[in-house]
Amino acid sequence: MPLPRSGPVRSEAARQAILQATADLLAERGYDALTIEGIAARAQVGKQTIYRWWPSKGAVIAECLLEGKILPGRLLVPDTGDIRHDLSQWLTTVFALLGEDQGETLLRSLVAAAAENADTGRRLRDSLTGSGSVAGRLRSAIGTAPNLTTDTPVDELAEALSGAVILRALSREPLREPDLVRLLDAVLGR
Amino acid sequence: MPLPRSGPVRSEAARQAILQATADLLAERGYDALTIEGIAARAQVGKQTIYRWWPSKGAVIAECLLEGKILPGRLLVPDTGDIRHDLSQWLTTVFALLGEDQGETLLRSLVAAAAENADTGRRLRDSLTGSGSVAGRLRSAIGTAPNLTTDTPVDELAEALSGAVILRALSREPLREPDLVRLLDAVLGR
Amino acid sequence: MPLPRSGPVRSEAARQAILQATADLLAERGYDALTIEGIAARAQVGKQTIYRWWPSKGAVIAECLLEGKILPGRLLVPDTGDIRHDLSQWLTTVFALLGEDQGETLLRSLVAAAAENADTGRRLRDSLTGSGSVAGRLRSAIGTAPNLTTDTPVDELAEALSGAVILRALSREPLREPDLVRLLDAVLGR
Amino acid sequence: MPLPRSGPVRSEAARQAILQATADLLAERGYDALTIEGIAARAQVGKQTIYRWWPSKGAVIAECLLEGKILPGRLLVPDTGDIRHDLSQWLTTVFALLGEDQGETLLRSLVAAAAENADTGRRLRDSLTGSGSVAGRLRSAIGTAPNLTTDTPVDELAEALSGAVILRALSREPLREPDLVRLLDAVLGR
DNA sequence: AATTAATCGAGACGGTACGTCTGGTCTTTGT
DNA sequence: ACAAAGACCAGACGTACCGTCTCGATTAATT
Repeated sequence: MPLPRSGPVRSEAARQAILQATADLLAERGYDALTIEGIAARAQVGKQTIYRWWPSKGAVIAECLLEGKILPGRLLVPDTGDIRHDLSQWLTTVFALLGEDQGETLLRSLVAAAAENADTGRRLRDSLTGSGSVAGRLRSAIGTAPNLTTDTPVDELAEALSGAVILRALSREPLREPDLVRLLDAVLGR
Repeated sequence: MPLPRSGPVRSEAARQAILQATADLLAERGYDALTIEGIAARAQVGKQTIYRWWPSKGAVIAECLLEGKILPGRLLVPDTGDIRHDLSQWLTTVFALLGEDQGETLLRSLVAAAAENADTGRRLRDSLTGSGSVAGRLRSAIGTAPNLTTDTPVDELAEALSGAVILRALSREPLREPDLVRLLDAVLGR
Repeated sequence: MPLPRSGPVRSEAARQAILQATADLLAERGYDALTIEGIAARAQVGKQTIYRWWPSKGAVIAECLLEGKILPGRLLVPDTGDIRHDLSQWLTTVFALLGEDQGETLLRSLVAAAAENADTGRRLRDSLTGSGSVAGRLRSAIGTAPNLTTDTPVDELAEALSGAVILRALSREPLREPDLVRLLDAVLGR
Repeated sequence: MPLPRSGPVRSEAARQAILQATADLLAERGYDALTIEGIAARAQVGKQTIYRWWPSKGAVIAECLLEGKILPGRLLVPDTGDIRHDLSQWLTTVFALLGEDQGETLLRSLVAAAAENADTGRRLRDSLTGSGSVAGRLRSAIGTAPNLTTDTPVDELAEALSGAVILRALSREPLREPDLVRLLDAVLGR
């Protein structure tokens, strides 16, 4: 039984303002330029209100990720029935996002955040390979492609695909059309 | 004992001391606790001596990587002729290293450094997938496994494998024996 | 005619707890370490209960002074008939109080409070020179000493004596026996 | 033999800027509105440069006092040969200063600073009663007034006079002409 | 009795300043 | 010329309090 408490409750408005400010600044300036003071100023919020509810800026980012404030719905893998086409589409989308001014920064910022904060790491992985994303799409495609049978390790497949994307982002090498095809060949077979 | 100095040429002793101190501190405390001041203090070196030769701490890490001060030789993929066994061995080694006290921190630190510094990113990719490592071993194995033919995209394969490792490290999920097998299944086929 | 009012009246228990907590903390930690939050916590009282009734911490201190919660009765000047002896006694008592662990802090805290709060300043002056204290004793001694005639400016005399005490306290110089005699000589003549 | 040291020496320009900014802000806004951040901003100086050389804002004020940045020369007691007239003049000047917009604040600010910082307390006392001021003037007047003989305790006399001034300032009561005469009567005799 | 309104303890809120730490630059002294 | 040492300006860190506001419970006087 929770202790009966009086007094004001947590302000949802402040919470939203903080998450939004964090997402915006992360996209605009990148992870290492992201400061608690900056978030507080942008969100019109006292610093203590951030420290009261989150232990670190990594934790704030993790919650942004959870709330979908950072990686939007366009990361969902489409489902046209043709798994190769769908993944190709997804990869194109992801790298188009990376190609944008802010997108370039964004994924690397997330990786940096994930490297420093365990929770962010787990959530980033979920966002990329989770049921609503690559792994889910692969699972639904079992049987539609010769290499995708019931005993195909789809989770690991998704992991490998997403990991390749991250490695590309870290090495700053663009993923061009032919590379994309080869990557799918490598992971799905030909 | 102070470093011996030898007039107006660049001091190799200072350079080595800086690289070693950086590598040590990175392994001991992690990327975000790594400071230029800390490096200078540990290396018994003036801060300016670091700023004179490197533009950022990311660049110092990149050079550490290049000099092999960080990722040691044990990351080389063994070559017994059995590519599946060799890669399994390599993955085991990498994750054993991650399991260690300092290793846990190390890869993530490298990823964090890579996320913030382009040069480090490229070098990290080279270290993992470069000719001396996974990609090279895969290339040399062409023909020895049914899925590895001359037109297999080995670079992308290596990328996917290494990427999966990074994603595991970021999500703090251990890579156990069965996962490992499934990952190889996913990438090499069965 | 008073405005018709409903609801509970001011809690005397809360008021007393606040004044007592203030006096205690002032003696224990000194003026600059005295905070409204500290008082509220010590008195088991909500902050608003303080802000509802007092405009500032200076005002709380002033009321403590008025209620005798801070400067106790031992500051009363004794009356043995011998004015010189009585004042000497009083000065000794005051400086003995300063010598104590908490007393050292106390007078300076009062001075600090007086410097920031007009009301406290006036009350401090009244406590030291007011009718129940030095000025009163001097007035009652008119005629018993050659320098104390009906046209002696006793208020100013009391002010000078008390002021000297404050200045000594501010300069952290102890008032030893010979100094004490000289001070009385200076003020009362010889 | 002092340790041989390399590196830059303390910047006198920064020191002067800090002292001047402190004195200005103290006169303009008063003691409790005086902040280290405010001083640093006004002096165009990093906060650390203040903390490197002074332990507290009280210590900065004490050094301002020592350098004459706060209490200017007009506090010197004039010397016309007539001690009563000179002291009357001095008291008038001091209270005129208190009557000014900034002066009102200044003495109380000094008292507040003195209450919190031992060094400031000692220096304030020296400024008021020291050899260059009231005590010195009294000493030089020995023999020119009936009450001022060689065995008059001039230091205590000066202390009583200055203390009375401080007490007046704390109680916010103006020192008018008749009070002034009575005060001198009380201290110098009639 | 039911209603009304002010009080109470508690504590979240937007802020300011604290004292510390680090970044990157610049200056001094020594080799 | 280069290296060490370290002072400089700048600004973020995480903490402590400020004074205001909000909450639910309690408590009198007014209906």
